[in-house]
Amino acid sequence: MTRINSQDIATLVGVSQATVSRAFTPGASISAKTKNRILDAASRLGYQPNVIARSLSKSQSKMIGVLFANWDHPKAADFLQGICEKLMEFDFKALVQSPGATRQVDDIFRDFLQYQVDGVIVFSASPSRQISVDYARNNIPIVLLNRSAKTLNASSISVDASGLGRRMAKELISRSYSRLAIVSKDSESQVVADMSRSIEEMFLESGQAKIISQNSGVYGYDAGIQCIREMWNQPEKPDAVICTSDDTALGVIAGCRHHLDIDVPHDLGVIGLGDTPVAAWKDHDLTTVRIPHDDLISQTVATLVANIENPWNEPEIMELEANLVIRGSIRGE
Amino acid sequence: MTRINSQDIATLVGVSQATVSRAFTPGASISAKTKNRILDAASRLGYQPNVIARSLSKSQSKMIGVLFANWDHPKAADFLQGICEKLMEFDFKALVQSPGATRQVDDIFRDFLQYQVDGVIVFSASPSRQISVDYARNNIPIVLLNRSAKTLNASSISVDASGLGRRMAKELISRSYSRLAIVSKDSESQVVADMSRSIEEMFLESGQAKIISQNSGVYGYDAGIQCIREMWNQPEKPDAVICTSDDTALGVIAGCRHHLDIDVPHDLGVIGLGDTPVAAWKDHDLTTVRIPHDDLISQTVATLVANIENPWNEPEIMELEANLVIRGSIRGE
DNA sequence: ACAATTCTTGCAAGCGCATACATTTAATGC
DNA sequence: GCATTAAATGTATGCGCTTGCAAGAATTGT
Repeated sequence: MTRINSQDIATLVGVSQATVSRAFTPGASISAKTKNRILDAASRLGYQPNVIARSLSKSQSKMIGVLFANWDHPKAADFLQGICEKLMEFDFKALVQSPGATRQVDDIFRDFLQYQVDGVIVFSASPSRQISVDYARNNIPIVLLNRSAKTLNASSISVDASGLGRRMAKELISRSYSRLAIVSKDSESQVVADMSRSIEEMFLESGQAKIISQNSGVYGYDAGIQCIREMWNQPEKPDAVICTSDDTALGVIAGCRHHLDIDVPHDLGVIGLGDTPVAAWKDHDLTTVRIPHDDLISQTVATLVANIENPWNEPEIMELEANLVIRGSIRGE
Repeated sequence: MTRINSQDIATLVGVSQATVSRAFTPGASISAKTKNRILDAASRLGYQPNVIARSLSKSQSKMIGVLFANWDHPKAADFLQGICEKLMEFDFKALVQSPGATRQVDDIFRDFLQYQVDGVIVFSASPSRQISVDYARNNIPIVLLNRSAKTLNASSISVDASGLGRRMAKELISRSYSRLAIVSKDSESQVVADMSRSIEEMFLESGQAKIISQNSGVYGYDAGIQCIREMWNQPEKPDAVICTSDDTALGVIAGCRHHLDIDVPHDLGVIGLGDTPVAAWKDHDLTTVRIPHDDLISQTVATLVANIENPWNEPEIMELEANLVIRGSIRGE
């Protein structure tokens, strides 16, 4: 039982196969009358053009490889949904892959190449230099989302980590916090690294505040509890903590309240990252960072599409501002 | 600058194009020696077979359409990641689409057909009957995940909602709760409907317990607070609440504690759904339902692959057991 | 009414690969 | 060493569509 194709429609309507093809090609040279006859017959027989064949002859697949490397991200689903829907607006489809035990990042990039994707979006990962040049050679644009890779031949859309760091430092200093701990995951993105660095710079300038520890571990509520306990056993305790995930920050707060009798925000200011819904709950009231997801996504897709349409575009490096949401987990100015 | 193809390799190595093709076809008839020469040349020139062309001639694309309709699901990312990775194991790629303003569920199904997908996985949605028969006619299997559609010509993998309902009812009755409220979203999946129905049946049998209200609204923490307040204004108050999302349940608990001075679990038992990490936090300690995600995903992909390999398989309807996680938000027996 | 122009349509050659079939080469048996 | 069989390769066609080119039909101007 073979699938119905354009030739079938052609013979049925009594035109050539090429004409059928034209009926489905917007802007092709075809009279309204025959076009309608063809479209009628097609819908009657349930015919739809074979996109694979079209891709082959046009050598463009209308597919975008989406390499999604961080499913643990609190907003992972939002990012992916946004990407899919935004791509849809431009009539692209998302071919989603994620690196795992069997397939590394570069393997997936090669897969995408085999599938003749028109472009690739990478969430929280980067291709090797080799891959990057392979893609450049084939004129297939790559956009890194949530990561800035200035050294690669690729566009990147991320948050302005340095600016964010400066703003955090400013708020902390103006609230007379002076001994900061930063709690972040080990294999953390360079976003966090940049942020930490610029906080440190500001602190150095102010002369009074300093970063006393840079604890690394894992994400999560329990990790937060664990973390604050350990810190409270050290001789030099922080009076402010920045956690690179809201969950961890909430864990820290819980640890303070339920286990250690530390007053948040008076004895310890806590800042999270991500502005998850839980953070806003009144019994948590966590100061945190709101990431401009929608803008990140829009820019990512827009950049990609622009680079597809104009292959001679320079890669675009874009950093969007993240918002600091001040709530009750740090004291007033 | 045209892409390099099998013919290029063929002339370079001095063999026919067909032989190059064979070098990349596992199990094809080709000598180890020439195969190596070809593979060498290929990797030297960075050649990789064009999967699009292969799809066309084999009329199978190795792509699975994934129609993802519920990004708000607390475990959305996990589901999608699981699907992608599991598909990868079978050498399939996921073409992910989600219904939105411009594209309805059926439109996406038609898209998938154009892309010659080998099968479709649907998360929290169902195709129309028409689509279902179109697919059946083309021998393209559909598997519904998180939804059971017994009337359609499709497989479905979901949780055993009735069984879950019975277990809940049993636990509630044995703990002498007798006036249950069920808080669920309006457009709720039939999973919830099934669950409610079987609870009701058990309650009727017991003769003493009953469902006093079936409040519908929206998901979320705030909704939960709002909800419990409203219920406490009614003449007949529940002594147990089942929320079809953990967040809502946590809102209810917060409402009880901070606003209404209701003792949980003594005055009111609360049960959530989903077993999100927050639910396990000691200060929440929410009794909830753990969904067997991994099994759902494995079964979904396994079923799909089986149906692809053997097109004459009957659709499979499978219901997996969900686990009730008893914690402190309901009283002891 | 006829030439000049514009629209439609058909024809045919790809796009890059797989594969049935034919042909050549290598391996095997005695 | 020769016949028989198996393995390796080449040839040629098709998968379903797009598109340049040329031929035919319709439109326009004069």
